[in-house]
Amino acid sequence: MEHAERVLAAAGELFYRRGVRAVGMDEVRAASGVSLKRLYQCYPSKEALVVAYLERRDERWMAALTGYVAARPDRVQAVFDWLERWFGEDGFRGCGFVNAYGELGADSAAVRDVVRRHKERLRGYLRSLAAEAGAADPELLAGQLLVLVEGATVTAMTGPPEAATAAARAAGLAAAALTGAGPGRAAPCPG
Amino acid sequence: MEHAERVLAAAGELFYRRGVRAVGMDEVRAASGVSLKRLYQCYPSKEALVVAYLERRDERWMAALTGYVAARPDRVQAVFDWLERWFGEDGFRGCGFVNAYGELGADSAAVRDVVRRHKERLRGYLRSLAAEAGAADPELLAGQLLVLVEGATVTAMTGPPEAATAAARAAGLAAAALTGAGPGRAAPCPG
DNA sequence: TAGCCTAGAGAACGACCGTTCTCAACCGCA
DNA sequence: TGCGGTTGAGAACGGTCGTTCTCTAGGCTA
Repeated sequence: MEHAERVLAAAGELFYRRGVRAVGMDEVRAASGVSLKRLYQCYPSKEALVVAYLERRDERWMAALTGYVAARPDRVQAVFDWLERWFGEDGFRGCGFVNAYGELGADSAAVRDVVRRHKERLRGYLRSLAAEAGAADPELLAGQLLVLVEGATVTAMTGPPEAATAAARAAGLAAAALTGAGPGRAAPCPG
Repeated sequence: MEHAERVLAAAGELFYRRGVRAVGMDEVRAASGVSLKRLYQCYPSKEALVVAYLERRDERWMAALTGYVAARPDRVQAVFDWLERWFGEDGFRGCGFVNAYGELGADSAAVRDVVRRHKERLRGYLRSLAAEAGAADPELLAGQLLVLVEGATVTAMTGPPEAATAAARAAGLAAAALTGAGPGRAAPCPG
């Protein structure tokens, strides 16, 4: 529906930039241009809107990542190249799922579940990249890559802008070492 | 002062467990047993109380980490051993600084600054461990260890309990590979 | 034109927020 | 016993929250 999409676009922008609790439904109404009545017809509660926001973000974020990575030869490295670009975008404010979980995870089971689904989806994707790279233990490497992705994102969020690039690169170098060295990078065991 | 400490203890527990915005000043009053008037004498605003909470958390968290690590032979590995213990504690809910930043960082410069100070302190400590371990580039290794610590913490928070242990171990193994293999761990380049 | 349904604008509602104020009870001291 | 100063309990204040309700205007069918 036309209206639901406009609501979701406005809510997504506001929730990500300022946090869920900091944004009221009336602000979503004003930003979307949809009346409050219709807004509640599309999403019967704020929690439902937050869940829809996260589900939409999951789809778009994963699509952007996988789309970028698919076209690159060294796919594990491409993940961290993509992160570096993301960190540099205007309005970058870390992982929307982690932020939502920190705000609401203790209160809302629905939010907790959608965050976990997203993280499991990301882990599964990294597992496929690990297997493709010929890892001896793709499950372990996927877990390590997930830790690197999360850690780089948090570090990029909390630090000053120049730290964001450094975090992505440090994580990329670590990933290269763990996967057995990407092309053009220093091998972990020279000689 | 006696009262300020009781307020801070109650606020710290509540803010960490449920999030800053989810806890009202009246709840802090009730949990601390300090009257609202005195509470505002000790901390003239909620923001001041939040900053004090984070500063106290910085001191205690860093002291717990460094105290544990100092007594161990392999200090880099000890960081991740300590993380694993922390993740298993009752009421573990990720990094209080990251959560506070996600909730308030966009609104409160004071919160943003205290979070950054804490993360810089942690980075500096990891740099000293990296240098002690004989890293070729301690600054880079410190950045990588910071990414691993942050990533393990986020992964432990968002995932189910059993994932927390796995995240700490995966990060520890990654750290061992990056530092050139800790004792008793598999070397990254067998043979 | 008349009647009916829908939808939008925004007022209203009860709850709760951070913060301040009131007021009675209590303190050490004469 | 009387008294100024301090305290604690909690009411009060203005504001905002999520949600619901009212009321009006406008577009359909006849």
